Amino acid sequence: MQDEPKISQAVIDRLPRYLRYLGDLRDQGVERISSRDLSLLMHSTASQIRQDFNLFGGFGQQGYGYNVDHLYSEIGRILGLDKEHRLIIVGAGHLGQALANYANFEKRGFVFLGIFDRDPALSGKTVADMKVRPMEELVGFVTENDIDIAVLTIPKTAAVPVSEILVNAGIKAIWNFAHADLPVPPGIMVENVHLTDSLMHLSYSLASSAGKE
Amino acid sequence: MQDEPKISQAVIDRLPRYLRYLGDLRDQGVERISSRDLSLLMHSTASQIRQDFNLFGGFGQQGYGYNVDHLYSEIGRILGLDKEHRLIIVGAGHLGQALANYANFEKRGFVFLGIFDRDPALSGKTVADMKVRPMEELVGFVTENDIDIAVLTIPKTAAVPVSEILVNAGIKAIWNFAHADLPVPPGIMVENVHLTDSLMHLSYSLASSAGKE
DNA sequence: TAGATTGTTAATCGATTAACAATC
DNA sequence: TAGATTGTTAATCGATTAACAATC
Repeated sequence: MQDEPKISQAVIDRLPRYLRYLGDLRDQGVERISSRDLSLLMHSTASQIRQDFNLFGGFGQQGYGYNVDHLYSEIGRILGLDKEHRLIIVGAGHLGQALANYANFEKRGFVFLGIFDRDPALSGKTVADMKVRPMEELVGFVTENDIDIAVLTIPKTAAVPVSEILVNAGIKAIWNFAHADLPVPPGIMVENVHLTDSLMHLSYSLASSAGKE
Repeated sequence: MQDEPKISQAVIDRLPRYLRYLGDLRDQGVERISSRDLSLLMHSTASQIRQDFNLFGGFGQQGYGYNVDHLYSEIGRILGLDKEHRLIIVGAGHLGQALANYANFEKRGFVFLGIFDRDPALSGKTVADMKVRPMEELVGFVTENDIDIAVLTIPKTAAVPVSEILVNAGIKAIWNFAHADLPVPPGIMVENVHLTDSLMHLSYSLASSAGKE
């Protein structure tokens, strides 16, 4: 890619939401949309929308607006959805199993190829058509199957050592549901989903709005 | 509470992480910590830490730093963790079941009291010691049991109508795992957990770092 | 062409960082 | 008291919004 200006976190956070609205519009048969109309729909501003899209090169046309189909696929491409991603799940507890069974990821090109657990009692059990494998097979599986993303659904105490094993095995990205910060080397991506933190956010809002009454 | 300056979203997002680090320090028997030492630990800045804490009134002491125990409980209080929160889960699929079974929420005062599903085949099944209830019982259950938070783990198509029912029933906050934006009246809090968006974030990073190589 | 709407520059706003006086 | 470290104000940085010339 060309020497793009650096894209801020805030912009990247908005991309999946753009994609969702554009997908809905496309499904409704809408062919084009102006930044203004999209801003009304998404409760954002036309200015921000144009700024955001222009960071990636400008997909619109003066006097016309944006072609929904084209914009949708461009944003999908920016988000890396044009490529297949190969995942494993580490931790076959309730959450690991729930994620394995969520079919929508597959539709977006995120393919689950294996699920692992340290508990021998789970070994051999089948989750979403995958046999649960023991941790001993982890490194070999990652290298042999060209896995790029590992999903971590294990207790926080195990998270750091397991992440180190994964990084050494050649994983490129970690989707981390464990309640811990993972110290990974530069170039390895970590996306945290801290559910407890998210829930605290709600209770903060409840507490502070109650105080205002 | 007094006329506090308005707290930005960015600050609130950092509070649960402060709480986590302070809890760990407390468990390690650390009694006090300076903003500088905490910043080194958390890879943030001392300045930001002091700014953040001072928004809520300043919990430190010059020349000493912050008392870990005291700071921990103050932040817990700010986050509303000193109160019990009463929750129901709507949608008893894999994700709903996984959340119901996650014991750590309960430790923080988030108590699950009921789980609902529109699928009659699930009715009567037991999830985390709760009988799955039919949607017909939803409104009555919310009012009778003084529920404040509803967890939405249902398909996106059902999310908006169900959220309206919940709001009418008197719910105060929605923890939304459905892939839709919920149009709720002012005063009702929505915290979105859009897992697909989070995963796209990872694939964006993978795609853009691959482009740089 | 005239009207619409983008792409882009400039102005504003807010959040982070730096600095330092207050004070334990 | 002297040293340490906060609380808080000021400076900087970055992100959002406004404005408008370019152009379809």
